[in-house]
Amino acid sequence: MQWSTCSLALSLNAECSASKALEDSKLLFERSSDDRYKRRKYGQKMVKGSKFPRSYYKCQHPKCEVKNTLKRSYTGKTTEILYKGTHNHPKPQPSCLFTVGALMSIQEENQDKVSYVPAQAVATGMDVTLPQLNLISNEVANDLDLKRRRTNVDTLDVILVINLYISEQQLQPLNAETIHSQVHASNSNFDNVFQSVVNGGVDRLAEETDVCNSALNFYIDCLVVKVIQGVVQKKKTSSKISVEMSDDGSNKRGKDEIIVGTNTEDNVNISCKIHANKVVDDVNTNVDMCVDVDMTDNVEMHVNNVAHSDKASDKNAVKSEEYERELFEIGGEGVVIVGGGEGGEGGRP
DNA sequence: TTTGTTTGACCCGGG
DNA sequence: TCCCGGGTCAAACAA
Ligand SMILES: [Zn+2]
Repeated sequence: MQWSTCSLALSLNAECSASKALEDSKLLFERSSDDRYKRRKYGQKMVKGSKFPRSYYKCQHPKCEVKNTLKRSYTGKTTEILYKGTHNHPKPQPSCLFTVGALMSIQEENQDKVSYVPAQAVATGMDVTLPQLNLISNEVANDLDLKRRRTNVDTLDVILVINLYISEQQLQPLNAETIHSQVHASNSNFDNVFQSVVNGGVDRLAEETDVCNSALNFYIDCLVVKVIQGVVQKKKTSSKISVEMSDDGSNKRGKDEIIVGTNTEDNVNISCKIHANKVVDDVNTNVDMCVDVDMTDNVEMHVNNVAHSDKASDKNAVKSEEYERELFEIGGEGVVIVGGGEGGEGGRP
C-alpha cells in the first residue's frame, strides 16, 4: 500500500480522546486545500511505533477511489494527511452565495451602514448605479473562493468568469476568441455561452451530475451578479393564492406574529412569519404587516393589510387568506437580458 | 430517516 | 504453515 505524502502537517494538541481526534481531523481537513471533498471514515487502527491511532478516510464521490490517511507522529504533536489516488471529479463548489434571498437579508442587515441598491429595485428594472459589494460578513471574508467571486462581481467580465470556471472545474478549454465572438454575436448572450461551457464539461465527464449542479450554482451567481448590475431584468409575475394563516395571539407591536403555513393549492412551499407593526384588538381591522421573506422556491411574499386581532379570545383568527406573491425566477424562464443589445430568454442548464 | 463514526473481525502479503 | 501488522469491511451505534 503506497501512500503519497501531503505537504500539510499540522501541530495539534497531543490529547488522544476519540472526540478530540475527530475534532482534530476535521480541523486538519479544513485547513487543507481540499476540504470541500466529502469523505467518510472507514477505519481506525493502532499502528506500531505510535501512541496514536491512524485513521482511514475515503472520498464519498461515486466511483472515486481517493483515500486519505491521518497519521500522527509518535509524540502526537503533528498530524499529516497521506493520499492515495487522484480525484476523478472536480472539486465540489460551495453553495450558491448570491441568491436573491441572501442578497435581501444581507441588504437588510447592512442597511444602516451601506447604501445598497435594493435587489427589488434592480429586479423591477429601475435605473440604478452599481452597488459596492461590501456585503459579505467578516467570517467569510477570508474565504478564497469568496474573494474570487467578489472579484468577479466587481469587474464582471464574461470571458474572465468563464475561463476561471473552466480552469477550476477542469472543463474543456474554450478558445478565448470563440467565447468572445459568441458573447458579442448579435443572437447570442451570456446564458448560452455559459450553457455551451457547461455542456462541454458534462460531456467530458460523462457520468457526473454534480458538475451540472455546481455549474448551475455558479451560473445563478453570475446571473444574480448581472441582476445587480442591472443587465438582467427579472420578470415579475404575481398572483393570488390562499394559504393557511394563524395568529400567535401575542399583542406586542412588531413581535406579533401571523404564521403562514404551506400553501396547498399549487405546491409551492411557503413558510414565513408576518410581523404586525400595530397592535389591534379587532379581527376586522386591517393592519400593515412586514414580512420575513422565505425564498424557498424563489417565492417572495408581499402581505399588506392583513386583518387580525389581539384579543385572547380571537387567537388564531386571521381574516385575510389571500395575499399576493411574486415570482422571481433566477436563471429560469423569465430571465430577460435587457442590456447591451443582447436579448432573448435565459434558461436553466 | 439519513448520514457519518466506532470498532472488532477479516483479509492478505511478507517473513 | 503460522504469525504479524497495515489496511478494509460492515454491523452496531450515534446524531
Ligand atoms: Zn474524490
